[in-house]
Amino acid sequence: MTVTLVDVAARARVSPATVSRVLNGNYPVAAATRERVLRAVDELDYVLNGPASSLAAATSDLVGILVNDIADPFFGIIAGAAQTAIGERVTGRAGGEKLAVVCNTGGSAERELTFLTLLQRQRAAAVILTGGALEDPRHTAAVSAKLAKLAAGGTSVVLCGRPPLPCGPSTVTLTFDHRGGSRRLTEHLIALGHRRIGYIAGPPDRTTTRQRLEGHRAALAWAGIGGSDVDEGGHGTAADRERLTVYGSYERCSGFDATLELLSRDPGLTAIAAANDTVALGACAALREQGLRVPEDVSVAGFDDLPFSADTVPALTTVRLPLHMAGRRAGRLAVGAEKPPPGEAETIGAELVARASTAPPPRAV
Amino acid sequence: MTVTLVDVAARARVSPATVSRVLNGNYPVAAATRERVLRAVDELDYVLNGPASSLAAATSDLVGILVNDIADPFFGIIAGAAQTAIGERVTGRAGGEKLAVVCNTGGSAERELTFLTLLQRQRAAAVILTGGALEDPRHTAAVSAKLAKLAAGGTSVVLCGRPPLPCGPSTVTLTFDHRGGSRRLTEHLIALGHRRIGYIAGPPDRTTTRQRLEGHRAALAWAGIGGSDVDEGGHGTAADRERLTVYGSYERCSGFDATLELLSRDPGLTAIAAANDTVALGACAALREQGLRVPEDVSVAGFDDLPFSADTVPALTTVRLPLHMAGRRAGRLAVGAEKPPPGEAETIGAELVARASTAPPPRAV
DNA sequence: CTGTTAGCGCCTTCAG
DNA sequence: CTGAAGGCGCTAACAG
Repeated sequence: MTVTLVDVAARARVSPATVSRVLNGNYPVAAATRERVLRAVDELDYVLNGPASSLAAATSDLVGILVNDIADPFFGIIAGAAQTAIGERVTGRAGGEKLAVVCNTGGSAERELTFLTLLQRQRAAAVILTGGALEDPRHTAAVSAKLAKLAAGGTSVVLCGRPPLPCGPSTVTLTFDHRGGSRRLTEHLIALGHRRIGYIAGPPDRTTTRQRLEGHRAALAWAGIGGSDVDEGGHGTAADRERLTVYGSYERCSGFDATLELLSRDPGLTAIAAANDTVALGACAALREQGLRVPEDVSVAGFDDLPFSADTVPALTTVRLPLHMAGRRAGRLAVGAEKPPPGEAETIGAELVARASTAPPPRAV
Repeated sequence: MTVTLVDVAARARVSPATVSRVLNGNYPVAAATRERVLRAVDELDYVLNGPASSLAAATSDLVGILVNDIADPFFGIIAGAAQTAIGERVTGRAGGEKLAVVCNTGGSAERELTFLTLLQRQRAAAVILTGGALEDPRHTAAVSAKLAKLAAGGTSVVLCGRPPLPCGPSTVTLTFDHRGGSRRLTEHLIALGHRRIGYIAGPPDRTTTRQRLEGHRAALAWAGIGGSDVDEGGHGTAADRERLTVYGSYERCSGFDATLELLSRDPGLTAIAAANDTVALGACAALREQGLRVPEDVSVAGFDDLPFSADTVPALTTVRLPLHMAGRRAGRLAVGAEKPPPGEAETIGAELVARASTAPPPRAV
């Protein structure tokens, strides 16, 4: 019924082994023979049976890219770049074709593990985990264990946008400097004269959330704002610091709701730093709805510098993450097209992009 | 080295077949036996060999979702919804786990075909093609042929967001009413009093582009604007109609550049309809750069109603496509969780959402 | 309900 | 450079 390698061999008057060799291009075959085989393949419209070849060879050409939210351009950009990098792998002919594939975990620990298992079942050639990781110790341990097994089974593992994990070697990591970027952003706000700065954090148990928040607080502390338990000149105490932080998701509505909450907690705040650009947009919307102007009344800043951020009104001040580049490198690392950085880990810088959504507070201190 | 089903069978003191049966849950097994097997699986930390089982069963649990641009939320939303729908398939226990996976074609015909072949190799359980299709006859034929083969091989094919293809049955289609939505949008513009309306189209050879453009022009023609070859009262001729259409990509920069081009072709235009929301955003940016206000000087409208569109300033008038719902249904259709619509094709409505970016022209006619 | 028996289609030594 | 043979790990009839 379905045409197999044996049929092709028969038509080309060679042995199955020879057909296999020309298809995989990993073994010397006479040019004339190859021609004949290729013609037969074409005439018979033969397609390799993936499972069979994976079974026999004990490897597959599947590369899994795990993302937390596929509808978020942050992940879309990384995944797209990675997939492209993997697809363009220089291959003389066919054979090296990798099937790069993205898996949407939706931020669920369970689904992350499920996908990892499914990928393990498929004997994936590589897996790339992108974006912030869940910080639950149980889950971290489970993921580490799973990745260790994957690695032991020959799949290369690369982490992109999350901190390194303690799981054997052959796990390359590309981290973003969330902390540094966030810190520079808040410093920018402080330099403008802001003292009462609201912070809209992401989901509480994500590495990205924590690191960005840490950077923010480091900047506050350094400036003597909300960094200690005593009021240092009306700039807020540690209690204020907590009061001015609201956690949410990485979605637009979170920014909207959190802003309303922040405003109710402190109607006098003059700036809001958001977990990411999307959330910042939601914050702007809420502010406008309250009759407040951005940036005249309240400054707003985002994070990531997604493509739309330059076009919002006012243009969004944010922190640029080289998402495309990171994704591309992750992809190349995964297929071994690029050699890993020393120490198998590298931190990618995050650069402040000051635009129009931040300005001095109404009544500069 | 690696633990196999035989090892599990030995440890559980049953035959390999029994282990297979409990793992697949598709055959009655005594509760006690199942317990024992499950325990053995756990103790041995066994994971099924996907390729082997796919080979033996001649099917796999891979579902491919093809998208034109993974960084575009339009696709992200559809793909995410589909993947979720596929993942949540009601399954008593394990076994029914499908690996839904998204493949980014980048709008390239070649990569689309490549992915289809790769998926065919894997004996994918289903493939979902999303978004506009390329209209090149050669490519259309190639895709049709490929899909026919896929279908013949048992993988179910569903089209989401593109017109039905002439290729055998078992190819369910969910189309969007781009034409109708676009028409209503332009009618809205006309009703506001606009007569000189610029149109920023998507890539020239995409079904979505064509259908949206057709709707736009149908509205113009109906209103007697640019619909004939003679000037009917200063409202523009067919030549004007062409002159006021610029093609581009579905990206932000395309909207920016096209707007500049439109403005140079007709500085007197009072409205711009864009291929999608992202492009509309770029158009707004270009307009502002030229010192023009939206909507006071020029009205702007998008298409899709992506999440950010409600939050832009001014809020974007657009056409809402139920992306999430469509993706979800496509996913369910793909795994047979929902029965196909009569005729195996259904058109999903597109609703006008009038917001603040459109208003009467400066000097109403 | 459970065990036995054959392959599924391909890759990979090993000879020639 | 090419052919022959064995087995990758699992599932699917059949019997029992």
